[in-house]
Amino acid sequence: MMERRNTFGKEEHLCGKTAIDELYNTGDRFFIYPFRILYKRVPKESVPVRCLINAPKRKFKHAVDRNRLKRLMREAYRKNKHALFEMMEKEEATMQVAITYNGDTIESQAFVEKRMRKVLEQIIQGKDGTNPGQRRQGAERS
RNA sequence: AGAGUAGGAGGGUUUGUCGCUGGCGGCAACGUCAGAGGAAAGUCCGGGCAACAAAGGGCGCCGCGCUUCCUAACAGAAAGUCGUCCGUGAGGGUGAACUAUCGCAGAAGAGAAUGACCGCCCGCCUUGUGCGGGUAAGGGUGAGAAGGUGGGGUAAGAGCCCACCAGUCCCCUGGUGACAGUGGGAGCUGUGCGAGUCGCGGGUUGUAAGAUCGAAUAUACCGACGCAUGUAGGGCUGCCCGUCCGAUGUCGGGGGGUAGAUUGCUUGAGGCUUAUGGUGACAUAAGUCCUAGAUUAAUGACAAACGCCCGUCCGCGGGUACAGAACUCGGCUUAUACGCCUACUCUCUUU
RNA sequence: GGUGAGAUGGGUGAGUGGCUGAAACCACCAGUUUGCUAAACUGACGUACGGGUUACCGUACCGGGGGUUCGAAUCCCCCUCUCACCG
Repeated sequence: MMERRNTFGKEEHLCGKTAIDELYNTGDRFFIYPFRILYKRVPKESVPVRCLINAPKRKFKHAVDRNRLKRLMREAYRKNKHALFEMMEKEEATMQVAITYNGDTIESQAFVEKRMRKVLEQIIQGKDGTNPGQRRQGAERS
């Protein structure tokens, strides 16, 4: 397999009001501090994964802080996304993901990146079907 | 030297790796150029621009209100005037059209504007906690009490008269003007707020305005085919005849228009330099420059070095603000580590 | 991005510049009633600082800071926070 570049261009951003509403209403969700994650499988599109990254105004009042958080998260995502990409290319489908920063303080780049790796692993495991029963129970509880 | 006042300009630089948005070139891979602020913020004012509304004028409503001046405009800026408060001072805060007419001023107080409670003076008698009248100098109340002080005058008093002082009005002088003056004249003189009057300005809503294109699904309307003796059903009628319309299906056309896309969208009352005019805000002329344009929303992450500031055991350690464009300009307000420049003030020391 | 509304005791919430520290309702506390409770009735009831032996008295506080006024919860300016509307 050829060497991959750690890009995160506009094609890979999730946008459009209807798509986002659909994801927030019907997607599966879980929490890994400091993130809240929603994800959903849809029929194949031009890219294997489309992602939305978000920081809430309720918790961070200043636009500077929100911008910084989103940049940290984008950086962590683009460096660690390849495992998920390979999986979705094999499955011939597209994954929509939304990641919201849910912490109360701004964490360091190293910490955010470590946690982002864990998030992506969790998504891959959940979709692999190795332990779907456990995951479904969790979804029903919430 | 220390403390301070006013104004002004800044508020990092370089390298490497991995990325983001836009322009240009390229079939593509990719290359190359550009990429946050003085407040981008609050949304407190004023414009441009756009849509809608609208004959013209008056009244009403809202905003502004010392003077001159600047500006596209403003509740902004510049230069001044007068009052008041703060500061030893350099300075700073705050206020200001007019008052003919009308209203209000709680509690306290006799009285808040046709003023008499105590007091003072006069008169009368029934001689006393009496009645009538005069009086705003004194007492007390209040934020404010019929301009203030002194003298004359008087029964006691009072701008009743005079001198000085404060204000108002008229004249003179100076100033474009607000206004000023050891100027001349007139006894003209309560305070605050509001209504009112005068002058100037204001149509409403905001780029999520608005314009163009436009899937999928449903479908107004039109045509063809199919069904049908033009059917079910409906209109004209009390009923029948007659006559007119005609659902449901398939295909095609088609308008409005949703998701979405494009546009509005960055060259503008633009910046910089010089000259001229002006105390100044600013204006005029010449030259020169093009400098973000996203839309679930780019301008970043990591590492290293250099600056700058603070501390220092001279090895080094710590700090490097406030804050992120969203149609766009002119202001105001608020936040801001840190030093820098100019003018000025006060205190101390030395000469 | 734009437009608008609001903040008053523990909660809800009135309040024309003047006897409003502040109405009213709920909660809390005490009492009456009851075998015990509930309901009902009666009363009391903010916080801080200072003074006083107790009873109590004084001053300040209506989101925060300035201003206007003799006097501000109320009028004006600035800041903080909360909520709503516009595709």
